[in-house]
Amino acid sequence: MARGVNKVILIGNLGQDPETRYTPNGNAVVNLNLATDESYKDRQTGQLVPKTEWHRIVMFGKIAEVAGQYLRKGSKVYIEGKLQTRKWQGQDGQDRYTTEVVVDINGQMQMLDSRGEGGGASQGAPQGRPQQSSQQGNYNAPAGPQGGQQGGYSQPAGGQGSGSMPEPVDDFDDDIPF
Amino acid sequence: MARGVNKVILIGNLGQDPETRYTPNGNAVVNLNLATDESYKDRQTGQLVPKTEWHRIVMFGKIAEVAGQYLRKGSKVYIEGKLQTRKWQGQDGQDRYTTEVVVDINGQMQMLDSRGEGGGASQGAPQGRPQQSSQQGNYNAPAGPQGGQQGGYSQPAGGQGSGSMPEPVDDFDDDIPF
Amino acid sequence: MARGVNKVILIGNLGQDPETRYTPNGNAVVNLNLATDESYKDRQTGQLVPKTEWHRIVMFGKIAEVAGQYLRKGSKVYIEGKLQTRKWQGQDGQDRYTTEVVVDINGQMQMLDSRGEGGGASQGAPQGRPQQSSQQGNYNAPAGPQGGQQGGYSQPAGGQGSGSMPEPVDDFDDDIPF
Amino acid sequence: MARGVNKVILIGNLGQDPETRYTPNGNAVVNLNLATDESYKDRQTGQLVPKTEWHRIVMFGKIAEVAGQYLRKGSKVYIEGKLQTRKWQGQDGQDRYTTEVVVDINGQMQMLDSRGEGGGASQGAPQGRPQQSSQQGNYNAPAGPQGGQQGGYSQPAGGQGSGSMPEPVDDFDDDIPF
DNA sequence: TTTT
DNA sequence: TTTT
Repeated sequence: MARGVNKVILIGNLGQDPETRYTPNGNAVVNLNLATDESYKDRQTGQLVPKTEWHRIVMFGKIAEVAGQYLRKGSKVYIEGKLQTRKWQGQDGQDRYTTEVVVDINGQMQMLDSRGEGGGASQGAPQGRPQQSSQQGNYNAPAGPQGGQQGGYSQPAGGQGSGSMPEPVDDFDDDIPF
Repeated sequence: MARGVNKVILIGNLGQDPETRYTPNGNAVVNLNLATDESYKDRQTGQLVPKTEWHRIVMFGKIAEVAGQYLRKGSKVYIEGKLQTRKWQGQDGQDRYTTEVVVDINGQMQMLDSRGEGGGASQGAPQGRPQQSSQQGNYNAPAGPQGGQQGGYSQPAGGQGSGSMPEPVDDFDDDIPF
Repeated sequence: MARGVNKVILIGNLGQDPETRYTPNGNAVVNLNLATDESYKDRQTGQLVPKTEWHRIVMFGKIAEVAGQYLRKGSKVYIEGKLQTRKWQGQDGQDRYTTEVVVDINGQMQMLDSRGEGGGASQGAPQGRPQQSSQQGNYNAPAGPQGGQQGGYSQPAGGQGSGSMPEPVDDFDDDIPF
Repeated sequence: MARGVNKVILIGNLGQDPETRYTPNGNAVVNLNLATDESYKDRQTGQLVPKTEWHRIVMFGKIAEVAGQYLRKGSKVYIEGKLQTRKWQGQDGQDRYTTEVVVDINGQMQMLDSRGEGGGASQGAPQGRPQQSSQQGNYNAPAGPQGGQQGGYSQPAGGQGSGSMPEPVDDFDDDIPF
């Protein structure tokens, strides 16, 4: 429940392949860097100056799984989430703050690349859901600047790649009771 | 799941008290008329001309229940939903179309009136959830232009009024699995 | 100036080529039909049922010009506008209402088709800005159900086709005073 | 012009009175801290846990002027802007990043407090547009963590307070050419 | 670091 | 009437 509105809507391209991690209980968490571009006319020169804004995205749940499997460096995507700033400790012991766009069960994601891209490989390792047995080990790594929100994550030890193109993900859109 | 984005965001005031109905299985359905105001400068006269746009809102589920209990004529509200156009038959047998903003489990509502208004009276009858026993009868009334989306609705036979100010409603925000 | 918020955000595909008209003073007005898709799980069968919602879009100004030139049947597009319902008279003399998404100077449009589509021809006639001399004649045609908002429009007598891919359009984004 | 979408929509309350500064050429720049509240059900305890997210807002132009004059600590407001992260140097010489919601000519603001609040006093000094003569001096102060985006700002030396309730601000909504 |  |  929200006493307020906190909504972010972005359309942009991934700067790299997504990074997928897993919570101890096996839930996927995906980090993205998303670029949104804007050009503006320089008042002096009259030139059109390109300007890129980079956004740090964190995805959870089913959306995260789909993003981890199907998005790749360069992918164009629509994202709806909420702003969240978390505090972490720099190596100098001082507080730092990082603002992220959190896409959870209330958020939305739409892949905007055309037909036939799909489960494209990319050079990166395939990212599937890890075996149960891999969900242990380093998930309690110290939370760094990129660190975890809800405890630590385990890196998938392996996993089977994707298959064909997925349905778009908007959690809980299905099985609505009316 | 959505292969596209269909989102409406409104802030406005109710033109009348909400109308609450119930589906055969007891789910609340609320209809609202919402006014959003805009002024523009007349090019001829330079005068600031007010212009009101009226929106037809349909709410379902828990949001509908809260809306029915706490919103009243004049209430200011934030609404997030989706556009939907439905076809109905005019008395002349011709097709008509009505476009509505549907606020369901994926939507959001925020009451924007200040503290302490709450279950304010208004002249209308209090609208609570009807007794089980009342969920029958006329819910198969013919669907008119204002008619139902998913079959017919029953009018609540009675109900106990509201109490104090509710929590805002954003379905499924609670109990998120991370 | 707005005493309220009235915002629509859509991502979908055009059902046909855009229709471009011109106001007496030469401003472009474009009409689009936009489909947004959604699937939902049928409660009975458990089947995934596709559902398409059609939206009537009206664009003005610079955005309209770009849309008229570069969008085609099937194009995927992001649109931000506002809801507006206008009244018109049916042939039976009765009032009818049509709700549209108006994309004007405060709106936004983003073409989401990948690289290299651009000024693609389509089978339709090329749609450029008409000669001054063509901005007369039938612009006072009676406003029908698809009729004009602000007076009538003239159909472009001719025009030169498009060129290469345009910059995206977000009116007034340029030359911002800071 | 934007090759992408970068949009933030917030409804929340000010944590303090707005801070107004002015650019060398006299344009208002306002900083706000805005709280959006959300509650979630704790999985362990089942308790409803309140959670507040703080957002740093920067406003420019006419919107900034209105915000500086009429918003006060506690004011409830709707804001539409874009995400922007700027880099600054910590005292230790290291890079830091601050993410802000920028509300410029493409953004929107709506005051959501009920009627008759208006230019309410608050304990802070009234913040009006400074005299021309005051637009000099320290506007080249070193940019700190709260520092300027486009050069430095001058603090208003004084200014006359507000008057009555203003029209809401949505720049360029007026004088639209149709 | 992405896209056009 | 579009898309996947």
